[in-house]
Amino acid sequence: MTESSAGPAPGARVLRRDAAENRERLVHAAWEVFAELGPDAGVEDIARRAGVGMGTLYRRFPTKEALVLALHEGLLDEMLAHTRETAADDPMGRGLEEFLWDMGAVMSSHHGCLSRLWRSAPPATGERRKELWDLVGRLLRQAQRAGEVRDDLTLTDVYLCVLSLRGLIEDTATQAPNAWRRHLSVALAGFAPASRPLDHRPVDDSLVEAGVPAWNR
Amino acid sequence: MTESSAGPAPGARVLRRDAAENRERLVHAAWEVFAELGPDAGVEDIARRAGVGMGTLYRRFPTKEALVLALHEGLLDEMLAHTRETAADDPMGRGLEEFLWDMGAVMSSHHGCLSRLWRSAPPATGERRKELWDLVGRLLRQAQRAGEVRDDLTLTDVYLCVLSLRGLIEDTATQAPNAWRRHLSVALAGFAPASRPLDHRPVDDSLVEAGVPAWNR
Amino acid sequence: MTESSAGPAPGARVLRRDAAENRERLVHAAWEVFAELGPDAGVEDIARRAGVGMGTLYRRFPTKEALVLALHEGLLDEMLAHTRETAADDPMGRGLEEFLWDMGAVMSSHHGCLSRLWRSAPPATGERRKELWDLVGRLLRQAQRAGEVRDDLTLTDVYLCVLSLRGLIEDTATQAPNAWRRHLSVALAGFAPASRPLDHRPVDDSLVEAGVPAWNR
Amino acid sequence: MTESSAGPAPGARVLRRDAAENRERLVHAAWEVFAELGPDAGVEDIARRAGVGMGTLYRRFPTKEALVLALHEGLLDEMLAHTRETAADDPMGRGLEEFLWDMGAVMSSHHGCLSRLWRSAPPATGERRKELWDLVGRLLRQAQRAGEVRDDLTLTDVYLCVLSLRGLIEDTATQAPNAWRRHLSVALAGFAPASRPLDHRPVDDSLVEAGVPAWNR
DNA sequence: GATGAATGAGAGTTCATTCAT
DNA sequence: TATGAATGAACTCTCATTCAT
Repeated sequence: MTESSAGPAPGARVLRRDAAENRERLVHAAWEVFAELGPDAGVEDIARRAGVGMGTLYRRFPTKEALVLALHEGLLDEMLAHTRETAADDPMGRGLEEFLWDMGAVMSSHHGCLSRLWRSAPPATGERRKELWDLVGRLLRQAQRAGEVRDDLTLTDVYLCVLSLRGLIEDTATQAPNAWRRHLSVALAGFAPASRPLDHRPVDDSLVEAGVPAWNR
Repeated sequence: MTESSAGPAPGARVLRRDAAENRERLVHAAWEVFAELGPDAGVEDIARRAGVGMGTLYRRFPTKEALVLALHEGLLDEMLAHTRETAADDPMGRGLEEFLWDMGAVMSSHHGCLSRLWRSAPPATGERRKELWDLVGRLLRQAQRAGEVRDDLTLTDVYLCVLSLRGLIEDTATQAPNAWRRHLSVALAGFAPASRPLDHRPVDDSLVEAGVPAWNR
Repeated sequence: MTESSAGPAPGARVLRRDAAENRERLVHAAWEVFAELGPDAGVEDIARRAGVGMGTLYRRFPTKEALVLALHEGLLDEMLAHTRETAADDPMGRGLEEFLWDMGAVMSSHHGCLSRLWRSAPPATGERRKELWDLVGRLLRQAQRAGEVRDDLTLTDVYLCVLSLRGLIEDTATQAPNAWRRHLSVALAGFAPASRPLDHRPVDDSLVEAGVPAWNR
Repeated sequence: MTESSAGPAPGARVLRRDAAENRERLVHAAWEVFAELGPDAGVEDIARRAGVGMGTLYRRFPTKEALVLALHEGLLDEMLAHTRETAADDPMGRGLEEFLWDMGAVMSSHHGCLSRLWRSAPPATGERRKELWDLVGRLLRQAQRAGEVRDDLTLTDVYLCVLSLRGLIEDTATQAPNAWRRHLSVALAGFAPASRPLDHRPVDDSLVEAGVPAWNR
């Protein structure tokens, strides 16, 4: 309203500052609420946690799905940022491994609704998604060139490894937040051209008996 | 009536033949419906698929949760049967690997609602669950004695491997039903005292772009 | 089937002895179950208590309502038996009072579902109902002639007294099984000729014939 | 409405005007629907009658039971208001009689679901319930001092009288709306000092505090 | 004739979404 | 614009009644 000069890129609507704040609050609240209440948490809880009314939530996100998508995009952004940085400077071919540790860390810091997020590629994320895996493809080739990983390893093998970490993190995050690191160690050993020692200490055996939390669908 | 020798398990009420049939139908329908519609599928769909009324479903299972629990137990039974057989004859220490391939196959044949099932151990399954992992512990020690897997491998590592397969299967079963085999190959390579070639052919790269189905929470 | 000779009154179907036993068991069980579980008790509980299957219940009573009606009739029979006896020998005009104590006792021994029973006169009970209140009318006139109760007392006043006992018994039977006796004492004191004039004009006698509305459980 | 001095009771959340209106409508509709359809009337009928959706009903009352409780409290409020007024000015000891006529009138104007309401004291009403019967106790003593009622009359006798009116009103309200007045006249005649001695010993006063059993609809 | 499993309409309740304030 | 009350379809579960065994 007040400012009409110095407009932003046309097409991308500008949000007034308070509106942008609300958006941010909602996204933050959504992560928290999903993490606490599980993937079936209701929108009302999210709005309350964000300290806004339902109307505000639905003004910012036309649909619950859209809010979840926003979380998805935030996650993808974070992953992409890490990966770009890694790919920008990978002289020794160690970048692939770094990438995997980063992905685990990012997902681990957002556990609780990963399952709700990682759905079939939403339109809006297509390009960044492609960029992400292109970068990973480069990292893979560099790693193979450097002899860090076996030659018959494919990009999909790396993807499957990330997917397997996702499920593992969802199942174990509350009880053993570092369990995924152990499994990644095993997988990296499997990636290596020759066997090597594991990088992480064993996880306590009591986990076997505990199972996963009830809402972990 | 005539033969009292091989009666049903004591304590387990005997069902009339038609009732038993309906129970079986319901369990079967539940697997199907959960697989198709996801873990939030409604009881009405399950009853319709089974060709019975709502009341029949609720006569057989006092709660939706009880039905899900029955699926859980069925899965556990299947896993346990395989594992017992494997553990009964494992002279060469290859049983651990066989176990993992079996677990993958069993979960794969019930994909679609694994996430809903694999909850923190329900009371009734406690003993069998314990037996299962005790057997796996034996398989692990035998494998280590035979030099098939590295010495620093723990039971939890095996458990994490199964969990990681679970998530992977849920995410990929409809699009690439064998993707989990590739990942298990990697993990087994990581288990080996020394690197070795992978056992399964690569999965098509198009999977990377496809993502996972919408209801896969 | 087997016996066709020595038939009973035509029109009234004869029940084989075991069938009659089942009928009796069901009625008895119904009283008990209603008393324990309240007027919304289910038919399944009644059948189980009676030790028969659902089919037997529905063979004996085409409807839950019919079973309730049978209880109703039993109650009416009991009341009528008492009243006939009282009316048959009432030289001193004390029969009216005796009648009221009897009604209280009968209802008290069947508390728990009185409300469900005492509905607007079901067809089958019309005649006996009429007989009952005709007898009470005689008792009332004899009591007035003997100077036991005030002259302005009407049959409906007596009916209202019974109705008020019914509600009271339902409300207090479990906690203070004799509370109704105290209230009846008060009402009888009010019936006495010596007591103060009544503040309200008599209610039309047609109420006695009408019964109470159907949903008045 | 313009004055802000007499705000709402602290602790009781303030409702937006439209919300408050809907709440009122729902309570009103509930009285009507219960009166017409009986105590087993469904929530849908109530919502429809109130002209609101199901969600609105459940936003205002978390449970059907809560709605019924609100009716209960409204009734208690009304009774208490009458009784306070009566007790505030009772020089001649006629207040007890006035109280009983008032109770009858209040219950009569809400007939149809009294049975569902008058359950064993819900927690929230405990204090007001106590206040009500404390006031009645005072009225009783004043009436006795003034020689208006017999000396052996107890508070529970008054309570039983109210209970008996409750049942009577439920049974006769639609057919003979004033029938309860006639019965009350009789009871009041029985309360009078001049009337004949009561035949039954007093009932323990604890009954007054206990209320009626829950399923006693 | 007796049994109890099967039925399905309808109950109370929830929740993503809309809209009056 | 922000609010939170209103909406109503859909959910899980119940129970009087029917019917195959």
